[in-house]
Amino acid sequence: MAEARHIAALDRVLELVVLLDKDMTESLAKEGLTPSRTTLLWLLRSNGPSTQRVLADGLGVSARTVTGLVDGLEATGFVTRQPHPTDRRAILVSFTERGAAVVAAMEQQQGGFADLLFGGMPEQRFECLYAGLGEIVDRLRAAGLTTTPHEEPS
Amino acid sequence: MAEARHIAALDRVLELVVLLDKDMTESLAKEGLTPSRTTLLWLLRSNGPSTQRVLADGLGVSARTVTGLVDGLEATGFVTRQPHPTDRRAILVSFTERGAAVVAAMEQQQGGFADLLFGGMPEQRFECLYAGLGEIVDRLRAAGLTTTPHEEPS
DNA sequence: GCACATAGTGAGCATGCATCACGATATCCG
DNA sequence: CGGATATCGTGATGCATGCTCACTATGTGC
Repeated sequence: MAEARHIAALDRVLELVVLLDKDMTESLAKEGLTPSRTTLLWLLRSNGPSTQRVLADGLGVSARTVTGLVDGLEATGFVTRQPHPTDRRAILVSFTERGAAVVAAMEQQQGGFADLLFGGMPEQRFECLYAGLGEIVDRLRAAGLTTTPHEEPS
Repeated sequence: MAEARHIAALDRVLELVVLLDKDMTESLAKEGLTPSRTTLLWLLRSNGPSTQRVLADGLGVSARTVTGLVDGLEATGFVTRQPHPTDRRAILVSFTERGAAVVAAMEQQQGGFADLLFGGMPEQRFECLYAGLGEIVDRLRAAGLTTTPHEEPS
């Protein structure tokens, strides 16, 4: 039922996904950061010091995975583990100075990326693109909520 | 230098990447297909029977990786290996009936996805979104070409 | 015909992610 | 208070993906 031009648009989106994935991964690979570790740092920037549980939920991965990621980030001196002040089961992960510095660099880089994608774009086109992106993100989010019942007809 | 609204737009794009990645992966995980294997099948659909070398270049991975992927797809009966008619070093990978069937199902699914994202969108908005996507994909591709010299200042 | 390039594979390694089992706490409720 | 239960982090283990290096078998060019 899908119209051909919708398929073509989807192809563009998918290509965007591929390119962006590659480009972001590459530019962040410096500093000894792997993609997941980078995502964790980014999340930590938004949330402030967090327990590993919170990080796991935020990243959409298992708690066990976060243990490994934090292990790595701790080894390279980007974050520290501290006991949670009120919950002795939990651990608070927070930035070291070095971690904060690298996140600042990442913000810088993100700005450069935004410029690359949108810099100098005519006002009208940007507005329309921005609105369109918002719409498809909303549609995806709405659809995602109903995708949960994973039925498997053999 | 980056304007705040450009950053906001980039955030939308990144969220799109995350959501799409998750959604596509989930819907394709059925049938015992992993993401890479799925991508390989998709490439095979575009290219027709191909040598593993061609698949490796198309996927952007090493030849060795393709060996493993084809191993898996062959084991589950989606593709077959056949000797190349003129080059005895090479192997031609092509669909089995089952492989062709699953790719047809994937096309169906892709159509559904395109509908989800763009179905019923006002003509004008769609056009503008489509053009905007094209532009940022082009910009990314252009930028990607110059990213090759990977320097690593210690 | 010999040097060199290319196709595919075995071996071995790293990362990212999952589940299962488990110890240490926290919390709830009788 | 005290036991059942839930939650936080982690050890063990396994799978998927991807890499490099070394190697065989084959094509190609001079």
